[in-house]
Formats: sequence, structure tokens, C-alpha cells
Amino acid sequence: MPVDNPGGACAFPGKIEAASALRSPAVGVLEMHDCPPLAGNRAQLRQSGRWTTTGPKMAELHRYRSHTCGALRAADIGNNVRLSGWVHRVRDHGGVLFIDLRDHYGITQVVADPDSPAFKNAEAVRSEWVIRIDGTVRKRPDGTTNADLPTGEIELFATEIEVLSQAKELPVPVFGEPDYPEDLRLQYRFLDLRRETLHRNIMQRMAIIASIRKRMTEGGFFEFSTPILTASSPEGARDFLVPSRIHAGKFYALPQAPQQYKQLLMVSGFDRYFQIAPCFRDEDPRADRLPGEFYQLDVEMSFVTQDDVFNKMEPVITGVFEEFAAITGSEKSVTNGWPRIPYSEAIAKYGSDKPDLRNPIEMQDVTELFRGSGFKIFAGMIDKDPKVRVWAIPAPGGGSRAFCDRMNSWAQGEGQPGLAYIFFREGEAAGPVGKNLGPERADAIREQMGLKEGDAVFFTAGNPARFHRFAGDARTRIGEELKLIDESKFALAWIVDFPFYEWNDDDKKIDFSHNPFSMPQGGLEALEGAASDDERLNIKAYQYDIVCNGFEIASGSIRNHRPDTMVKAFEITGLTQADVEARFGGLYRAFQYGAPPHGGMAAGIDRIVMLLVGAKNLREISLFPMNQQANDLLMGAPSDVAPKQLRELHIRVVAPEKQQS
RNA sequence: GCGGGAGUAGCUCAGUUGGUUAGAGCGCCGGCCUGUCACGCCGGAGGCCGCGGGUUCAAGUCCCGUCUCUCGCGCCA
Repeated sequence: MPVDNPGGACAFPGKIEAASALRSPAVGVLEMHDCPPLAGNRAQLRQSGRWTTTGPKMAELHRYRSHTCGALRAADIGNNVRLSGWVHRVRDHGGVLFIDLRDHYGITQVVADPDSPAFKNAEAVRSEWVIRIDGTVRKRPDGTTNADLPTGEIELFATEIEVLSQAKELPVPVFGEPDYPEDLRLQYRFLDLRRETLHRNIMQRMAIIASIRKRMTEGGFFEFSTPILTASSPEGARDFLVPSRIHAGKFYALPQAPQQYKQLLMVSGFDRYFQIAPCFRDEDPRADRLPGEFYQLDVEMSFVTQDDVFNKMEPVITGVFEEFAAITGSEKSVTNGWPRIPYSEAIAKYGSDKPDLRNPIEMQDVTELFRGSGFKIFAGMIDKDPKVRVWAIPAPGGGSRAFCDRMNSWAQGEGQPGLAYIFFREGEAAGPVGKNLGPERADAIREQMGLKEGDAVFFTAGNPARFHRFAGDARTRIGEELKLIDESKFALAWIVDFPFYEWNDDDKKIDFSHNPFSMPQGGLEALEGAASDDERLNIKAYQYDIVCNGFEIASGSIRNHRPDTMVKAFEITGLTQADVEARFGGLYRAFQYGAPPHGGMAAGIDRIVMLLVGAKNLREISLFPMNQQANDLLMGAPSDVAPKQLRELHIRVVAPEKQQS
């Protein structure tokens, strides 16, 4: 009869570092286990699966373990103990045999020799079998301690081994965790999760989420759960749909985010909301984007300005980063007092709205130095089109022909005609651009960019709206190639003043650039005052992102809580009041009955964890991710369903043309 | 939806100009081994060369088609 002892003091005797984290420790259960003595050969033993040998009678011990595999220390020497765990590794020397026994908490070396009644069984166990071992803790002989293991001073001399569960030959090895193909790892995720790195990443994820939750609760936020089955929304990403049985032909949708619910909570007067919220979007994945579902720290606050949100959330995120900054091994510094960079400045300096601020390179506009110059290609472009700009990307230390040529061929690989450059050496501005531009202009560029001998500068020309992304990629590439990126920090910043609208070139109309819920700067007056599309496109929103090391880790806004402003905002994108009511009926109705000004943000938990543990890939920090094709290889989702289920849901599957042939 | 790359032993890979019985390392199985902790030594098993078609006396190798995986673009209010 196991006795649960949740929250009890230490359930395990001795020094146990991790005992407090044990989910349901149990104490003092005694069912000694009388079994016939060992008989039969090894193969028969393996087939029968369970056996014990008689050993010295143990004192009052739990059915499975008196300690965890990370618990035993020199202070336990001489005690009879019981461990259960996985066979991590066996080293069989014939006369003496070692088993590394592993559980969640650690590894303990078990030793057996022919003097032990457990010896024969010890010879039979294989990797990842689950066994229970009784034995005596003893000091390792001089010179054989293992400083790499917390339990390395001692070993367990086995007196009895019981096999609790056998393992077939492993499709994915746990020991040593060599690189294995991702599809196999996903199919056998339970084995993959036993491996040290992934197991540790998952535990770090739990700790990070616990820290966030604590900080939010202590910061005066209340945690609410919102529905998982909700209504499809026509904006944004593709929805996952759930057919309704009761209402033929109608569908629920999984929430892409609890956006409207959290705003409704503010209208409902709850003042401060947060949730570690699952979000579902049926879009194709990337390395930093999981297919299907992901988690957000979702936050909303009433009666706040943008500064209030910043002042509240900046310490939370900074605190979490500082708390976990050391877990990759080397402590990283975390930005204190985040810069607030307007969107337009981020694009102009870094070519991206999620700049990696560890990279010191800042671009500048050098259009005027090329206007009417001897570098005819650029000069001609500038004369022909007033929208054409020339941007300079400095490359400190990149002043060699070899490096510039390498960058040039990289650019061609990116589908660009090339990457113009000057490199400064021996008092001259070398390279074709430098020659055509002449020493005076080249020197003016060098001055403006703050460059010296041994440096280089690259140029992109055209309409910045079309090339800023490439310029940003070039900046990143240069920073990486020249090792300018400071790996020792988490560089955090707010990106602010995003444009409210953007031009949709396909439909030749204005669209919301982020979401229709944010408040335009200047409010209704700004919307009504804008006389042309150009002016409307210049309207900014109280819309902001948090960026860290080149990743967007959060996004938010002050919301538009005024129905009149909302209708006007939609009108500019070509939608009527009736459209607003049809698409956001609940929220629009709520705004008719006294909505507080409110705002908030949502932070990508998965990306934050990825950054903190130093993972290259979101699948390295998620328990049961799907693959790139959005297949769950372990559970076999998505799957066929029974015809009866489809009938109940009033669904008939129409196979795509391609599959019918 | 579009483009790049890859499919040979459980895994990582080699395989010449098309030419005998397709190899190595790791893992697995067996044997030996009393202090290892990436134990060591000896031996063994294990292959629809992704699948289908074609060229050829002969295809892992050349051609066509197809499937799967992967990276990127589109997409991601």
C-alpha cells in the first residue's frame, strides 16, 4: 500500500538534493518479495522477465526504492539501500561488472562480482531495462572515484536485482546521445526524452515557466484559462477547425491566441490578466516556429499607457533572462534599461524589425555621396527615381579583396546582382566602386561611417522597401563572418511605433499591418485627418515588439477600445461596420457597454526557452513536437477516423485530385 | 503552392570509368576478461542499395517517373 506524501518533508533518508522536486514521494512500504531462487540459463531468464535472488533481509524499505539514483553520498556508506531505475550502461569485466543505474535525479554505479548473489542477473541486464537493485553502499576503492558524478565517491554493491521491465534493442540510444535522425527521435520520443540534453532542456522549460508564473502573480496579475474551442476568425493565420456534431456544417476553431478573450476580460473588469496560453495556427513551420501549436505568455492590463506596459513587463522578462542566463554554462549579460527603437529606425539601421543588437554594425544612408558621382550605375538609379536610396553597411576589419569577393558571391547566391564595396588599404579606396567614385567621395564615406585602414564598406541601392531585408541579411552575414557578434549577451530591446497600415500590392488596397485591435497614434482624429493613402500609410500604431538577439520574442499593443475608431479603422481597409460586427461581433458588442482603455502583449514562451537553453531548434525544447509536415510520428496524428465519426459530424471527405489517380 | 539538398546495415558514412560475393566505424548478439566509467580483446549476425519503370551482356552507379525526409521562399492579424 503505497503512501503518498505530497509536500511532505524529505521522504528519502540521507542527503537528497532533488528530493523536494520529486513529484510524489512515498515512504515506508514493505512488501518483501519472496521468490524462488534463481534457476535456468540467461536466455530463459530474459524470457521470463522477472526474477529475484534471495539476499540479506532488508530493513523497512519501500517496494521500489529507498533513494533516488542521484542521492547517495559518502555519508551513506555502510547502509543497505534499494534503488530503481534504467540500465544506462553496463561494463562487464568478467569477474567484476558495473551497471550505471539512471533515473531522473542522477546516476549511481552498481557493482557486482561473483561473491554477490545478484551477479548472474547483473550479467543478463541490457541497456534501458528497468530494474530494482538492493545492495550495500560502499566507498569506491582509492583511485576509482569519478569526479564527474555527484555520486562518484560511492558505489552500490548489489545483493539482489529484480527486473521490472525489459527493453528491446533500442532504435534510439540513450547513452552517449549520438546524433540520430529526427524522424526516429520523434517516433521514439519517450526514449529521446530520456537523453540527457533533451531531458534537461524540458526541466529548464518547466523552471522558466514556473518563474514567469511566479513573477506575474507577484506583479498583481491574475491567471485565467480561456476556451480552447472557439470561433474561427477571418483575420490572421489559418485556423484549425473542429466540426460541430450538433450544428451540421458549422465549425469551431482552435484559438490562434486568446486575443479577444483577454480583451473581453478587461471589459469584464478583471483589470490584469495573464495566461501561459496554448495557441494554434495551421501554418507551415520554420526552425523558430513550431507547426500547429505553441505557447505564449499572454498579458493584458486595463487603464494603461504604452509606458505602463513597458514598465511592468520589462522587469519580468529581464528578471527571467537574468535568472536563467547562466544555464548554458557561461553566464550571459542581460540588457538593463532596454532601448526603445522606432520601427523606421530599426529598418534603416539594421534592415530588420527584429535586429540582432549583439551585432555592432549600423547602416547609414549615403545617397548624396553617390548622386552625380563617377559610379554611374548608382548615380543613374538615383537620378531616375526619387525613391532610390543608397545604404552603406560598414564592415570593420573586412578590408581585404578576399572577404569582399566572398560577400559578393554570397549576395549573388541570394539572387542579387552582387554587392558593391570599397575596402580601405594603404591610403587608397580599393575596389571598382572606390575607383569610379574618386578619392574625395570615398574618403567622405569612410569619414561618415567611422572607418579606417583595413575596413570595408558595402552598398545596396534601390527602393529601400524592396532591399532592406537583403541589407539586413548582409549586415548579419558580415557580423558573423567578421566575428563581430558578442555571444556573451542577451541583447533586448523594444521596437516601437510600427505602422498601423501597410500597402497590399496584390489587391491594391490598404491592410492592417499587424492587427486590427491596436490603437492608431492620434486616435480617430488621425484616421479622419489623413487625406491620402500615403498619409494613411504614415499613421503609426501603439504597437510594439520585444526583440532579443535577432528573434522577435513578444508582440503587443495598446488596444483600440472605441467602437467609432474601430469602424473608421476598418473602413480604410475597405470594410463596413456590418463587416466588423460579423467578424468581431463579441468584442464589438462589448465595446458598446463601457470598455476600459487597455493594452498588453504576448511573449513566445518557446522562443524564450530556446534562447535561454541555447537550443538551435524548437523541437529541442518541446516535449512532443510534430515534424515539419505537421505529423505527430509518436501518436500518429493526423489519422483516419471511422466512417461513423464522419457521419456524426456531417462530413464527407473529398480527396484532392492528385490522390485520386 | 514553389525552389535547393538528401535517401546504401539499427545509426553515421565509403562504394573508382557501369564489371566477381556491396564495405568500414558505432550499435547489437556470442566468447574471453576482477576496477571500469566512451572499458578492452576475439568472433558473429545483420542489406528490396527508398519505390516503379527504362537503357545495357551487366545498374548501388546512367536515364525517366514517383515517394519520403530536410532547408529555404510563400504563409505566419
